[in-house]
Amino acid sequence: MISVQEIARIANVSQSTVSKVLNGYSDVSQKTRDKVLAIAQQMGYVPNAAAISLVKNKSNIIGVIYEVASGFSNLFFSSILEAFRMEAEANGYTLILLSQNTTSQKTYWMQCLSHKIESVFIISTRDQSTVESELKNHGISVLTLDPMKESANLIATDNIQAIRLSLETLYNLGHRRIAFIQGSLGTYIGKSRLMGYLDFIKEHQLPSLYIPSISNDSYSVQEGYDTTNALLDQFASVDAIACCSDVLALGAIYALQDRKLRIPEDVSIMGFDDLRLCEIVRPKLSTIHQDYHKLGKMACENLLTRNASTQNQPILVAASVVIRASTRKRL
Amino acid sequence: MISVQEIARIANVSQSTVSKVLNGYSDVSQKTRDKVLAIAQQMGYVPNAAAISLVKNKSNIIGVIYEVASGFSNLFFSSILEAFRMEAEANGYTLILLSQNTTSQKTYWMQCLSHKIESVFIISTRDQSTVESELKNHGISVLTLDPMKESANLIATDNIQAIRLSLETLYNLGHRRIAFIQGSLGTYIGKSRLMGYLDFIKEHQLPSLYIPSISNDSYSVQEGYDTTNALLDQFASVDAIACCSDVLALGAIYALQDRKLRIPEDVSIMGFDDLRLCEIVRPKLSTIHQDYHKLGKMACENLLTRNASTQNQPILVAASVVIRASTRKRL
DNA sequence: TTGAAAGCGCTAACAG
DNA sequence: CTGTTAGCGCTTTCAA
Repeated sequence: MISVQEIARIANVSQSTVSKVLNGYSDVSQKTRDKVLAIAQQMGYVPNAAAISLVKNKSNIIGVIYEVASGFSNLFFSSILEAFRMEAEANGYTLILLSQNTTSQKTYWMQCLSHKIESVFIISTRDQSTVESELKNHGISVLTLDPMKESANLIATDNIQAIRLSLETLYNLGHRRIAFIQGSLGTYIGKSRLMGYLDFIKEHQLPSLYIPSISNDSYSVQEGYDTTNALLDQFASVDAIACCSDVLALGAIYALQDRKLRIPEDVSIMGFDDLRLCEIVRPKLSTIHQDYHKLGKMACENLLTRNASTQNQPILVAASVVIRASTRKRL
Repeated sequence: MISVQEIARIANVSQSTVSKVLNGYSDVSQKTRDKVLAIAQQMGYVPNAAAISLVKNKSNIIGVIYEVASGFSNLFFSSILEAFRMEAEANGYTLILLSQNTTSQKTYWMQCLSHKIESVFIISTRDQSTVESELKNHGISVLTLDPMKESANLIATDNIQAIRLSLETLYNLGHRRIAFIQGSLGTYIGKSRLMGYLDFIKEHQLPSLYIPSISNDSYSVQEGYDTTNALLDQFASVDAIACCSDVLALGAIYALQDRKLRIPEDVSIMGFDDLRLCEIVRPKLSTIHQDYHKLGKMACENLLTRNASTQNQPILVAASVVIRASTRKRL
């Protein structure tokens, strides 16, 4: 690999001149500039990232924490990561996948300090409780996607708006007895969505068709199935069901099918997430689409302008509705 | 952040002594060692990765190409990446997510040269055709997961063994008229699996129940549905169907259901991939499980011992069978 | 408009 | 066992 020094020697100029050309400084004659650029191009010059990082004390690297979590979420994590990566690249940043093994001694923050990483995007992590604060304590900016608890450093879909969208869709189809299958009530997401439901039915003076004592912590098919049965047992009739996830919705579909209820003729169903799942179930699932691209892009934009020490705002991204075959006008 | 120089000053020793202690060299007295280590520990010393990279001309960074591809495969990519990351960390390596935008000028290989990356793991990429050779031309070792074409630098499930396992399972359940739903015949994976089927039926003198003219290039539900209908139209009776993917198998399930055939009473079905899907369809899908953990781990182990210039062998990982509810003994 | 020189934090001969 | 010295590739004053 060729170095700045080499180019300087060949061009018969000093190292500093080459450096200036390469960095686009203006105080270099056009002639010199052209000569240097030509040589660099021709010799296939590639800057040494380590040398630059060392002298600038800055690496242009963003850390990403992306551990496999359980559940289906991996599907959209990769889309978010993709959008994040594109935005990072557009801003001249490279992504490092942080890794904190129990056997090795390296913690996330050590890797950050070692690589001069100032910002970390937490997509998913097993041990959410301490990671964020540990990083912040070392002066590192953090943004967490869909955290368990509310935080100033979160980025997420605007869950209240999103669930309202789901309910509005059903409402506008003429449904009035709209049941709700909540997610985990121990999480920020789950609580927000429930709040959205409660707000909505209150506003529109609809009956409250949900069972407060249930918390569907794993968002599983079985939970969706059981909750649906409980709803149908407890409430005389149900026009539609709004679910907190597509997987819960699938459980609802199975429960309805087992009771010989037709979807959407008898009951309309709305999912939430817009997983690939929606396209392959029968009937295809109407759902709430989270804007994965925007989530990733905004996460990056925001992280780069964030300051670890100042007060930050959570970032909420609007969702949209996708109508497929599991919903229809009330007869 | 504290530096080696600082520690040296405080400990009243030279920089090189500190360096030796930190790097575990033996030619340092226990006393000095203890003193230095204590200070480093207490002052929270973290080595500067850039400085080390610069002086050693080696970064201990592995590149990963992980772009969102279409299809369901994203589901297990993250598991493989996870295993890969753990193994990398155990060997003292960090992962960089390579990114090659059309707008920016930075190519994959430039990023590698810049960061002194010697090895790249290609999990998924949009433009598979040129990436591998471009990297290799720059002296970078490459390993590609499930490439489109056969190559010395591939890592994949042993597809022939895997599909044989699927067929053996059905055979041992007493099925003899075993149909096959192939995948894309334009890819290495698709061709291997078909070969596995042809070998097996020849060996066991079974009828060939597959339609050579079909290539299911997108591994979609619809393709599975259509192929199943074609099979049932063309062949008098079918005991079982071995599919090249879980999604194709789902299409087969729908087709059978629409023809009022029961699964597994009338027809047994084997999927391939062991996606989460298998657990949530009705009936739950028996399938071939790819060893994602081993794929990721071996990819890393192997990549680190690979040499870009020498001849390398493809890596094939054995699959296993998972029995759920879509298969049963022939009556 | 150009160049000389210093130095980022670290390692690696080599000499003592 | 310990220290001196040079230098990795680059940027950045500062002087010319």
